[in-house]
Amino acid sequence: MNDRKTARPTMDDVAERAGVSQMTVSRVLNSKGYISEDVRSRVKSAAVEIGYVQNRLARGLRSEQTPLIAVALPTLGNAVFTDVLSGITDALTLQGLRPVFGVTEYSEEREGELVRDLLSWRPSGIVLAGLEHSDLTRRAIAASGVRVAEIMDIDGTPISVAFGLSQIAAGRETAKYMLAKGHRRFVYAGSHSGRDLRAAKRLEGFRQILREAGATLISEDISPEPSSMVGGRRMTADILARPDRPDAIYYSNDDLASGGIMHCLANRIRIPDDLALAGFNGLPFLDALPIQLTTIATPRYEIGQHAGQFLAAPDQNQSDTSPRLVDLGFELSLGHTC
Amino acid sequence: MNDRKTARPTMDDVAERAGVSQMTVSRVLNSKGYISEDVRSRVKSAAVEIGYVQNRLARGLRSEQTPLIAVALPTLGNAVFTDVLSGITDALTLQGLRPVFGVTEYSEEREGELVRDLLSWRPSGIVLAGLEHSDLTRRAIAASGVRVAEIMDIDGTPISVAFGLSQIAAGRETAKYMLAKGHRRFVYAGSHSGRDLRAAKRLEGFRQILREAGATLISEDISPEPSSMVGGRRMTADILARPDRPDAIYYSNDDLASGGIMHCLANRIRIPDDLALAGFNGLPFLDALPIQLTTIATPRYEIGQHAGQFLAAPDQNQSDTSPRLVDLGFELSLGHTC
DNA sequence: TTTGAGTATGTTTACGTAAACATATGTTCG
DNA sequence: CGAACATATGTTTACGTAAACATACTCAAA
Repeated sequence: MNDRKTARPTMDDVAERAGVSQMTVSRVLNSKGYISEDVRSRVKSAAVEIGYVQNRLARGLRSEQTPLIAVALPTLGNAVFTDVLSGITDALTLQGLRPVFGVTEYSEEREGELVRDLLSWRPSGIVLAGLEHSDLTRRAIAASGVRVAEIMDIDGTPISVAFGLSQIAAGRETAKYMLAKGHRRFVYAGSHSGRDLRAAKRLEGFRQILREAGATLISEDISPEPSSMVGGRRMTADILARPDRPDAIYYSNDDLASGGIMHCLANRIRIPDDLALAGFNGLPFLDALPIQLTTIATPRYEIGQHAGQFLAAPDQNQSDTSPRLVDLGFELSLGHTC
Repeated sequence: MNDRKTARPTMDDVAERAGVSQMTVSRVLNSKGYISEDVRSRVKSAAVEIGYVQNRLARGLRSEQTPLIAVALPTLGNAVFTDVLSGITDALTLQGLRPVFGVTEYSEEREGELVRDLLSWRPSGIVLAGLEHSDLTRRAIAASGVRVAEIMDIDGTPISVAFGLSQIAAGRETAKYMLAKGHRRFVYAGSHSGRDLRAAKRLEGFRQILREAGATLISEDISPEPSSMVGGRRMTADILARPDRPDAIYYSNDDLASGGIMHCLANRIRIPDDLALAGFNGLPFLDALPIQLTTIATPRYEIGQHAGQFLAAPDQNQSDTSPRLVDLGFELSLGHTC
């Protein structure tokens, strides 16, 4: 037997208690229209007394808008995206918005399903990672009319506005620096079966510069697993065990690269004389390494923050529909591994 | 002029196209009740053709339940909670649920506001960090009738079910080990102005054992800032600069402790002979340190996962309302710093 | 003194969905 | 062969809110 007949209190209950109409309660709680001071206080205390909690489902349904921002990220297992999510969350919170999120696991198909699901909450905006999306995703978003912010990558054409950095340029920059340091024979070490399209773009830029310089990219090793320090260590061991040994390895990120450092330290391989290493991201844990890794520092939190601010901002100029790329830059972080 | 007269398609639109009633569309899309194969396929293709996306606000309003789980965490700036969130998300996703979350910044008051706000989405469950909550928070949750999972801490009485580990026991265990290693004069280094109640409990357990052993806790240093490696390094420098030097420091977490290691390495302070250090959490980045930190490894992802699974599970035995503590344990991770 | 604007409230309705309650056509079984 | 039941669909209604549209009363300007 359901002994809890008393459903959760509604505006009608508050109204009754305060001796006003439901609409007046709505006005008080949303600070909309004219309300006398007397009524306002009566309503407010009535609401507190009976423990009224507004029903955002009803509100969203009626007003046809919600304070939600959908966020679709590849994974939460990577500090990169938790940093981004943190930036988004902080920016949204300041404006009274809330993120609803899900993970795509680096799959375009899953992204599509996720986006459809997230859109069913009728969010007022959506954040996507990268610039590559399936046609279905694009159509669903266009049909929904939500504002879109794409993040991380700016090498391509955004749906609306993209906040990030040029991954290709980052790859180029790394290659240039390593070449300048005299390294000539390279191996690339990646992960995630290469599904990380940003990493692929960095590799593309890296290759470009090597080609121009006539340097050798001996091989591109791509592990099917997600990136990790142990994975990087194992990959490095494998690479160095092969006959055609490189004098430098370009890793798709810091996790793999730091694993490489561990391998070298454990095997008395001199860095950078015997082997040079470079990573990507500039994660804070690198400070813990006995050798400072040469890497690219990226503004992850800021990217999230900008995306959040953009989506939170009032719909100022609807006319400005032209796609826009916002370059938040990166910085080559000189370490002692090249 | 608003040229987009065509609102987002509803079930009525799908129904019209498929030549059935709106209710039949609802039945097809939710696989509820009897539907002929012919109608089913007609409805499904009609839905796809016009790009129908269900409105979860309306659905939630009418059915009085949502596939949402509210999550209130202290911060996203700490890997501990992103690990937890990752576990929660994975567990929920498997059951078709979605997290909506917000951060409390370690403030009971903010937690209260956040909980009220999250409850306005009428989630079917809520995850809270720790066992300490304001009366307002407790009342709001009780009134809403949502299921609750508390996480991280099991030293106390949960509202319903708590998943975590005994923070007091973790502090004790650390103290015992350090004492066994011959250290006698301790300093505690904490952060966040001590607002992290789990850290406070660890300290409590730590103190207990020292007292029993007659060892000295010279001081408890608590920084107002969030914990970080640089912060830990600075705190360590300060502690060692004072006349009354300890031979061991117990840090509230790994971030601070690894900063301590950095300070020692940079200043040729021998570990553990000149100074012993212990942390808490067992974060993966510790593997990057040149010296393995002695710490407590915690099952963060698993804690999130369990909480998610619990809240996602069908409401099996409502009768079982008795508070329950689920100890997911911890492990003393022996390093070379004690 | 009428008029119009500002102030303060109430009434009706619609948002899109699913629960509850019909209705109708087989099928099966006593 | 009619009652009982499974199958397949439709109609009405309510979820809680806010937009749209009243309705009054006050006060200052015309």
